[in-house]
Amino acid sequence: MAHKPSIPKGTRDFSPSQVSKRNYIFDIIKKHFRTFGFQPIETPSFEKSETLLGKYGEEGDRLIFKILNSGDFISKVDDVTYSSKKSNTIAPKISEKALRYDLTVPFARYVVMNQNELDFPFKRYQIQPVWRADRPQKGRFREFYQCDADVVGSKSFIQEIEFIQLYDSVFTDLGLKGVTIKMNNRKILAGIAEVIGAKNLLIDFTVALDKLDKIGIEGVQKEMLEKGISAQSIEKLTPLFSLMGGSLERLESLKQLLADSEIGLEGIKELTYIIKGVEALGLKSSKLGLDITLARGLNYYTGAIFEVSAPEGIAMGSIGGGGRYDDLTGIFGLKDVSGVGISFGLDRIYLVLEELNLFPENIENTLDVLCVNFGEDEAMTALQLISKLRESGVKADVYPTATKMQKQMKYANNRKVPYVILIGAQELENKTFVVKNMVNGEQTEYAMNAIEEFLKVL
RNA sequence: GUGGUUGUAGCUCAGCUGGUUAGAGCGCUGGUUUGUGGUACCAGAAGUCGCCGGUUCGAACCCGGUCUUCCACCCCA
Repeated sequence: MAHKPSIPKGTRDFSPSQVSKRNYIFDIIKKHFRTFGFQPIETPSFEKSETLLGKYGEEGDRLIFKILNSGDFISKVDDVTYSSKKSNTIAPKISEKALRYDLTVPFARYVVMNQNELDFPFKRYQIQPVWRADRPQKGRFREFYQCDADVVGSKSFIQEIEFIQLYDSVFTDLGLKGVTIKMNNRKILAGIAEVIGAKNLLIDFTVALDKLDKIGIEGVQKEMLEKGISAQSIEKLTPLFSLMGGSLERLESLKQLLADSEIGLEGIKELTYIIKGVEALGLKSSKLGLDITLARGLNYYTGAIFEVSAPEGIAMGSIGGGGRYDDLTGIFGLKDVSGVGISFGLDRIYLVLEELNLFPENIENTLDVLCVNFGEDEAMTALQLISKLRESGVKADVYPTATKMQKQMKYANNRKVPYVILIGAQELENKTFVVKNMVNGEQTEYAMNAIEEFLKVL
């Protein structure tokens, strides 16, 4: 072997302990998806390029992994295109498929393709990896899992309320207390843009506003100026930064600022309804907050938008997000289907749970019982015992070779096995087995025909 | 995509302005202990110093390239 093997940038191998911890999170998320009435679907890892390209903005397109065509694909490119040396022109000729970038767009495609079979409102959840050709950072990978739940075919804001409860249920169950669910509404952002006269610069406007807590008011104003929003417009924005009070109070104040914007007022009405609903039902451990500056990148959101941030003091980007999109299926030819959904960022939740030491202790316990091997006859007897334990659902194993006891005990210790069974010559003769509790070192002898006694201890 | 950062034993890291046989802790192997792990003591193995090239009498150390890591942009889970 000339070089040590390695894996591509931004990808990871997962050890047994890491997989156990990841599954712990997956299982909890799935459990709550199901109890909220969502059904699972899966879609292919790769889609036709046309399905994905142009759905995430220019920046998104750049981050989509494109798959080279099979066969002698270069020879099929005409000379003019080939010699142009322009990636954007050549790429479509040599690549017709791309790795899925998120789960929402493939879901929209799925809904359109199966519109006649689905019962609307259709609630689905989907837990699969996605790929982005991004530059990796902490909590940012090129291959990572998304855990999505969406509802399509219902304009009711009860859905939004339920998604906030779903977030709360999952994070409470994970023991992650004090997460903040930030909420805003694209209609409010559109309203503000309209009122200040920057309607046609909505995207630049929201992107700049989104950075408020990072670069401050002056930074936001500077960026808006650079993007071509007039100083006059920016001036009109000032009252926005000094809104006071609770969510509902701030919405009330906002009403006056957006009095001339129909769409803005609509957004306020929606958020007021949702916040009142959530307040009436109550949250178990999360906090719901209104954040007028929350924008979120993806262009397809049209109504409420959510973003979940880790509890205070944890340096981690958002651990979940979502929102309502009124016309996602429209791009695939199915009009007037409103959808709303949320996503959990598994990898980041993992990092947060790890940092706060919130994984249950027994999660890495992959073996309950190890039987020491003393030799051929003893091992055969041990195997009979182990088989019975396995039938009762106990994770049990026999050490495969009769090496030194010290080595076998050490192996049990490293694997964090709570019980070691000893069957040596003496036990063989007495038809018994000795169980050693690896935590307190105590040993108990059981009769071979009284396995139930031992099962009670487990 | 832009700018920066990191890479030395299985792991975490030392290694002075380039100087001869590259170190520590943990882990691993063996022993003290031939039916007992987690503690202690003793001994031992293990590294083409990320990779390729250059400068130099001489490179882990300087220079260039490349891959990787992390960070700030961009964007986002």
